[in-house]
Amino acid sequence: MDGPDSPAPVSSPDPKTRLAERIRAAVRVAFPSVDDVTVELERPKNDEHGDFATNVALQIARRVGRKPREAAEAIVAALGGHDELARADVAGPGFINFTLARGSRFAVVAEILAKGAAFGRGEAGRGRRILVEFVSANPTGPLHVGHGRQAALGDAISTLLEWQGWRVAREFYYNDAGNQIDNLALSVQARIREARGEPAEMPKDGYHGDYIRDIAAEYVAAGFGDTTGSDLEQIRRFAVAYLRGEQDVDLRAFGVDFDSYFLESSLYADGKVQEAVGLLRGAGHCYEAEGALWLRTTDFGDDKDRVMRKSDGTFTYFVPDVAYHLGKFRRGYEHAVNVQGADHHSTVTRVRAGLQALAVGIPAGYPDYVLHQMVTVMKGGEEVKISKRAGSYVTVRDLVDEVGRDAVRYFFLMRRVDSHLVFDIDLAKSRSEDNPVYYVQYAHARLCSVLKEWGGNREALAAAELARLTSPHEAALAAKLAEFPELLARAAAEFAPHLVTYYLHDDVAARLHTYYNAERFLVEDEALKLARLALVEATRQVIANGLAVLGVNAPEKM
RNA sequence: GCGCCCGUAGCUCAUCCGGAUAGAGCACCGGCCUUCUAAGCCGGGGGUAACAGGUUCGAAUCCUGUCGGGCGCGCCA
Repeated sequence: MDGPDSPAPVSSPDPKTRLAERIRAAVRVAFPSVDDVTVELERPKNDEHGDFATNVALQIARRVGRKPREAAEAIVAALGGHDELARADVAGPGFINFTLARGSRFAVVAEILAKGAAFGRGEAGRGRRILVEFVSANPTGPLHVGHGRQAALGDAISTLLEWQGWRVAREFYYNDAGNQIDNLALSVQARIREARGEPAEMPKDGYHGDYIRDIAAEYVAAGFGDTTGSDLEQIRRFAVAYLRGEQDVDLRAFGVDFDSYFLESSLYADGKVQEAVGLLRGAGHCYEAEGALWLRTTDFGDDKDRVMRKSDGTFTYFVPDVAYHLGKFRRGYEHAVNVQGADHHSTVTRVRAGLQALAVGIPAGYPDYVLHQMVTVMKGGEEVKISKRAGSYVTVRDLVDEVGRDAVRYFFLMRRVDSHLVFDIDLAKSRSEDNPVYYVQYAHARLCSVLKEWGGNREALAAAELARLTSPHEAALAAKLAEFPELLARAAAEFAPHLVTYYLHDDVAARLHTYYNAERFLVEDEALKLARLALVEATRQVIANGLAVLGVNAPEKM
């Protein structure tokens, strides 16, 4: 993010940066004894408080022995004439509010028209590589709503990072080894035998969903020569491949593309698990007890030590997890983000502890985690219980089929990740005005319609006299458009796509609709019309860019 | 019992690295379509930000405690 301490080139076109620099200078003049204060410029929530505000006078008042408002007055006096300020007012307990001159305020419109689909991009990533792991569903069933939230989040976070100049890789990790896969194979086997009218028993941790019967039927139909279900290894391979294929279809329908799929089983095949064990033993954090091999993760902040190799000789999932993340680091990803459900939060400390125990120079906070709270699905006014065991299921495919991809994505991104998400299928399906995604998409469609009605060449807008814009609606809208780059920078830094949904809905679309209802754009006065259309096009572009970040379509008509 | 997250309008939720009068949508009441899309706009009612302390010029925001809810605490993943 652009901090107030970032060096500002004298020729910087950014009014905020220039303004902050001048305030710092004014503070030095007014209060020479204060040389270490941070001048923070914020965008006031209230439009009446101007374009920027600083609380610097409140911060230093005590140190300089003045009342906050007096200190503020002294700073304003020291600012002297300022070509890009229309006003600098002392307000409230001692804030200094700045209102930009019209020329500066609408300069952002020209900037947006010039940058187009690139407006809002930042440099924070500086071309560094980062791996975003998300969904990572086990191939033991269809993708459920929790995976849907992860898919929407992971993809949007990846795009946000790309917009900040990171080189992002999206990765899906399959836990295709271990007991659960055995249970899957046994469950399918039981359904095959059941279909043949033979006595069959589901494993006690078996999967009871209807999809298991589908797999069984497909398996028999595939005609491998094993129609009796005796070849368990072949069933296992078939079931995993089948479910991976199904998950793939779902993800495509959701519009998510992964750069890579990583299989847990490959860590065993390639000796990575053994290698990790060797490194951990070599680093001296392992011990044998009760017939098992343990890692002393308590040395690294865990609340208890963890078993690496069970007494039956197989490894716990913890070891391949460590091996996998070591691999991420070695593949050149010095930054990594894992998007997971909060029910996995106990693995965070564990994986990080394991990586530290390797003693190969992986940074302490590696990897970053985005843990989202659970998703509840409501239908017909009742909660739909999600249980693989019971076979009751709400899948990503159900949601996309019923509600549409755009609405599903937007709904999943609207809530803070820390917040429990209630997905009301009836509400989302209703396609009524209740649905906030339409509000934003509608704003975009309206603007497209205006531009189409005008019918002129968009290049002509570059010559618009923006000084013709005088309405308060226009000022408010332009001020919000100017915030877009910093909004995206913050959303990326905090892995918080929901900030973008609220920005588009409350800040941009709402102001646009108000403006639309208050003023006509296609007026007789050519110069005024052109200026308004320039603002229209700039607004349309920002909405389109914001929706693109969220992975939501920006329709030209609705 | 221990760890993480949450508690804000009737409902669903924003705001949270401390700032000005806590904001939206839904629901409710009243207005606005011969004019660029009324899936919209304008106005109105609705709040002890769970509770109690603390830090601060200033707390929904930070700290402590209590209560309530979710999730996790396996040689499952």
